[in-house]
Amino acid sequence: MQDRGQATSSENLLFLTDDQLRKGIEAMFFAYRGFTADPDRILENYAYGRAHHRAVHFINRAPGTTVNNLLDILGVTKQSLNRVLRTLVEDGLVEARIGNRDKRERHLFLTEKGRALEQELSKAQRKRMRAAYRAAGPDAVQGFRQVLEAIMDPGMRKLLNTMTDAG
Amino acid sequence: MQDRGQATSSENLLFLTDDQLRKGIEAMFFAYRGFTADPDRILENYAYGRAHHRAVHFINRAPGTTVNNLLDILGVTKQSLNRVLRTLVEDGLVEARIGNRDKRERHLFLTEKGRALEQELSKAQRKRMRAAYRAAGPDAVQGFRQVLEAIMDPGMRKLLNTMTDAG
DNA sequence: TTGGAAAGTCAACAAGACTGACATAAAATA
DNA sequence: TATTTTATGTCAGTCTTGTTGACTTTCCAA
Repeated sequence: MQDRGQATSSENLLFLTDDQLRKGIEAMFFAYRGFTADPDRILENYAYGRAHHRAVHFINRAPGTTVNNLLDILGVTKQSLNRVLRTLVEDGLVEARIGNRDKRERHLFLTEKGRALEQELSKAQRKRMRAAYRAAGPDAVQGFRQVLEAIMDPGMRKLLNTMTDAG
Repeated sequence: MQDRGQATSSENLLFLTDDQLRKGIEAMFFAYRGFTADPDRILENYAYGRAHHRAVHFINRAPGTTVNNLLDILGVTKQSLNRVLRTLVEDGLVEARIGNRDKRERHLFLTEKGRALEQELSKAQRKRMRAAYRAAGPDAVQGFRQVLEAIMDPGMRKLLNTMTDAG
C-alpha cells in the first residue's frame, strides 16, 4: 500500500495525507490560471497566443538560442514551434540568423519590437508574482520554489538551473 | 516606477527582484508540465484529455454539483464543458440527474467506472506531489501553498477555500 | 399569462497541439 | 570521396479544447 501520510514515529507527516495533496493539486490548478491570465489578456490584442509568449520569453532569456534548443525547453514538436516562429519572424518580432560555425542552425534573437512585446507580457506577469511574493514573504517564496523544483521532471530541473546559472 | 525589489531600509527585499521573479515564473512553467505529465500519459490510453480529467476531478470532489457550478470552477464556456460531459455520460463515467427542485439543472455524479478513472488519475498525480512534498518538507509546503493562493484571482481563492472547507 | 432569464444542447469554427512524410543543406563519418 | 546523420523547414491531416451563435426547455416574476 502507498504511504498515505500517517505519522509514523515522532515526525508529523500530516502534510502528506491524500487530503493535503489534493488541496495542493487544486491550488496548482487555480494558481496556474491566474499565472497565465494577465499575459493571455494582453496577447488577445496582438492575435498571438500562449505559444507565442513562451517562445518570446525564452528567446529573450537565451538570445541566440537555436531552434533545437528551444524545442527542448518548450517540449513541443518542431512543426508546432515552427508555426509560431514563422509568424513571429514574419511580423518582425524575431530574427533568425544562420549560424557561423554550423550553417544548418538558426540562432534566434528578439528584435526591438519583439523585446517590446516581451517586456509588456513579462511586466504584467511579474506584477502578479511580485504581489504574491510580497504577500507571502521570503520564507514562503523559498518553500514555493523548492516544491516547484521537486515537482518537475529531473530533465526540466536541470534545464531550468542551467539557464538560471547562465542568466 | 515599479518596485524592483531593492532593499529599502532594514528589510532584505532581494526576493522581489525581477530576476527572482523570473526564476519563479519559469519554475511555474516547468513544474506545471511535470504536474500534468502523469495524468496526461494515462489519459492517452482512454482517448480522453486534460479537460476530461478536470471534469472528473471536480465532480468527484463535489458530487451532485450542477453544470453551472462546474463552469465557475473550470472557467470555460458551457459549450466546451458540455462536449466533455457528453462523452463522459455516453461512456458511462458520469451520471447527469435532472434536478428535483429545478428541472433545468443537471446534477453530476461519477459512476463506479468514473470513480475508477478518477482514482487512477489522482493516484498518479498524488504520487508525484507526495514525493515533492516529502523532499521539500512541511515548511516548504506551507510556503508553496501560501504563494499559490496569493497568485490566484481572488474569486478562485474563495472558490478553492469554499471547496476545501466543505470537503 | 406572458416575457425574460437561466440551464443546457447543437453546430460550426479557430488555435495549437500532434503525427507522418518529405526536402534541403551542412556536418560528420566510414 | 561517398554515405549517413543532423538541423531545420514544410505540407497535409488529425485531435483536443477552446470559442460564438442559435436554439430548446424550464422557471420565475411582473
